Amino acid sequence: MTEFEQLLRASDLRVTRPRVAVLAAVHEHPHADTDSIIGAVREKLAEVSHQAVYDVLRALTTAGLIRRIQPSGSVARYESRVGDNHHHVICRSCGSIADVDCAAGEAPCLHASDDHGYTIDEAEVIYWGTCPDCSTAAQLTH
Amino acid sequence: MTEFEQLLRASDLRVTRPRVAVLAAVHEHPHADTDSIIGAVREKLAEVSHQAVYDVLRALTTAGLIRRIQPSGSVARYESRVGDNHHHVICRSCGSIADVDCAAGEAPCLHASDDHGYTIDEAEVIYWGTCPDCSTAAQLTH
DNA sequence: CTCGGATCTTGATTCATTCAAGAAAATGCG
DNA sequence: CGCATTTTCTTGAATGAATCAAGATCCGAG
Repeated sequence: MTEFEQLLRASDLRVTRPRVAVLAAVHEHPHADTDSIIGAVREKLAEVSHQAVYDVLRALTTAGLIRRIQPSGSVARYESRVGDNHHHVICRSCGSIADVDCAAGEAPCLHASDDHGYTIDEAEVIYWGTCPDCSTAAQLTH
Repeated sequence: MTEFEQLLRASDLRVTRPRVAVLAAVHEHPHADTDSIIGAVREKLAEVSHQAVYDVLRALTTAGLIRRIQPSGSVARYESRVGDNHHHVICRSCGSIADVDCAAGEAPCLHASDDHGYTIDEAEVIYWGTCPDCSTAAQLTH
């Protein structure tokens, strides 16, 4: 509780119950989509509007307290691991997401072979594949 | 013309005028979104339904003739460069996209530090930053 | 040329997300 | 502590990319 309040205050964000609840929900459900977060928030704090959750998610993302990811074909998802330059593996079959530490360390990961004059501040990597469960399921079917 | 027909036939796809037109449009407008593609297609072939374009884009993507990319906060975009394992730089300010060859070559690019048991078949990299034009514009403002 | 199945047209629908206006709540100050 | 100011939340509607559905049309094998 107090931990989340401190995070909010440190970012100059007003501390409100919806914000604390959303922040807690994102911490407890990594990679959850907005709808799941709304559900999780309402378990602790009934009657929070979906609009409030959208607003809070945007505010927290802008402040850098959470990160928004949106893989192709998916709705927006959020996670609380920020600032550690990690990436994601996503299962093409079931959509499950797992964290992957950056193999290249920090700086090299930002290096593009030819940046076309762009000033690059982040490299986002998504590994696409099949998760263990879906691999097993596929083999059983054959 | 014939080139696109051949591509379609090689993938066991029926050759129709909407398909040839969409394939040409994607080749001529890299990173275009669906709406732009619909516009480009209709310049050559008036009265093509948007539904047809959606269907064709999906068929071409499934066949591997084009690639679909969908950066966070953007609608789906398509490009004709496939199979060469290249990546993208995207401007946070104006949304412009440029191609970047994979710095790591081919195989290493697919290597994750810990794959969590996932079978990885593709590594998608998006470099986020500011394009030359927007960088210049920002300096002039200061 | 003809048939069957794939593809396209037309029109409606879904659903994540955003917009808008007013009510409620949080912070700073007296 | 209590008020004023500003932000944040609620309610309700709107947007827009993408999908669904049913029937017409077209492609290509035989």
